[in-house]
Amino acid sequence: MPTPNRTTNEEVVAAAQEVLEGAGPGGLTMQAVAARVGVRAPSLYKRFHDRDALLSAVVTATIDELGARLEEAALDLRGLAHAYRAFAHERPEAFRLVFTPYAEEGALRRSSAPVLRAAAELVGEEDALPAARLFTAWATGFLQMELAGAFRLGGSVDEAFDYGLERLRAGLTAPRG
Amino acid sequence: MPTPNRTTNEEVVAAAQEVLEGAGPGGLTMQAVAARVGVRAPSLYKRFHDRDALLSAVVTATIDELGARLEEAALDLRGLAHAYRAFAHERPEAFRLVFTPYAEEGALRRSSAPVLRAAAELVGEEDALPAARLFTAWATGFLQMELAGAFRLGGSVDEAFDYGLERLRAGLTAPRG
DNA sequence: ACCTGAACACCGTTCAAGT
DNA sequence: ACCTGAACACCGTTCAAGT
Repeated sequence: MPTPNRTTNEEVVAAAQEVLEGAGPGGLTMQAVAARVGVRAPSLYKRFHDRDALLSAVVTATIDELGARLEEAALDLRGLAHAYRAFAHERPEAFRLVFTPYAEEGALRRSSAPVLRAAAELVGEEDALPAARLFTAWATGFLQMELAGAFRLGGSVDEAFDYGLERLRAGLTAPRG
Repeated sequence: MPTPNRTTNEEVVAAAQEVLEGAGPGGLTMQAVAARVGVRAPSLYKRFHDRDALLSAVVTATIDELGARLEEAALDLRGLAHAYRAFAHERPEAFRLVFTPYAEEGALRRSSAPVLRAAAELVGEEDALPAARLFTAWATGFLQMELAGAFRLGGSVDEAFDYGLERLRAGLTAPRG
């Protein structure tokens, strides 16, 4: 007897994102996610092979949402940097997982498009890829450190972010040595 | 009847580091660590309050070892960058945990000394702190991305690293705008 | 004093049985 | 077809009992 689905993959991923943000990666259990969508844990295995696969889907969704934010906000590297930081502050737990082996290549490529575009605008097409990687690496590392509390040593974190952004822009536009 | 200790905190941390590198964070179980030092899991609770405390000790030891490497290798930012990257390649699992909430403030401060020194050399004392943060954020983010496989999109990773390092140095020494 | 077996709670995962 | 209770393996953690 066919019975209608009681939930969807999208709903499960959304529930998992909420659990993750509320309880951290350790609190992201199959039971907690299942309870939030109104089923029992074993039902989730019909949709995702195991917890790792669900986590991977969560990270992919997060990267796509980050990419959409960057597309909206973004014209130049300054706008991208602040949109990036705002996203990390809103969704710290999810952001922490973006650059882990859970991330899928396709999602990373999609979300890198606006950064590549802004980088090409600033340094030209030939250097757009390494320039985008410089920018993304800096922003990622800065936020990782900020979220980890690595900036307790003193000084203004906001100022360090703006300083980094301006020096980085200066380096990208400086004449080649 | 007093009995001699069958292991030491240092030995436990060293064992945990080996387990971590060999089996990843998921494989770092109290049983695996205990077996490696020749005791049973419950004995570890005499030395570390819980698994999180052991993980924190592992991260602290890792940061101190990284700091020692940087002290050896390091004169300028170029030397530091390559020492940093070599360490991340040798100990990827441990490196991934350096900028997480497991890291203790003291360890982070100790290991940042050589970077601060090199940054001061390049940009002067006043800007040494934000300059060091720019450098560390870039290197951290780059390696995080490299270890996560985020550079599968094409292009040479080595070249992107050198490009980033040179543009970053150029930005730090460029005249203020 | 330190160590351990036994026990408990909790989680991931499987699967036969329900509808 | 989808869902679930029951079961199993595994892990973190506690603690009374051993030496």
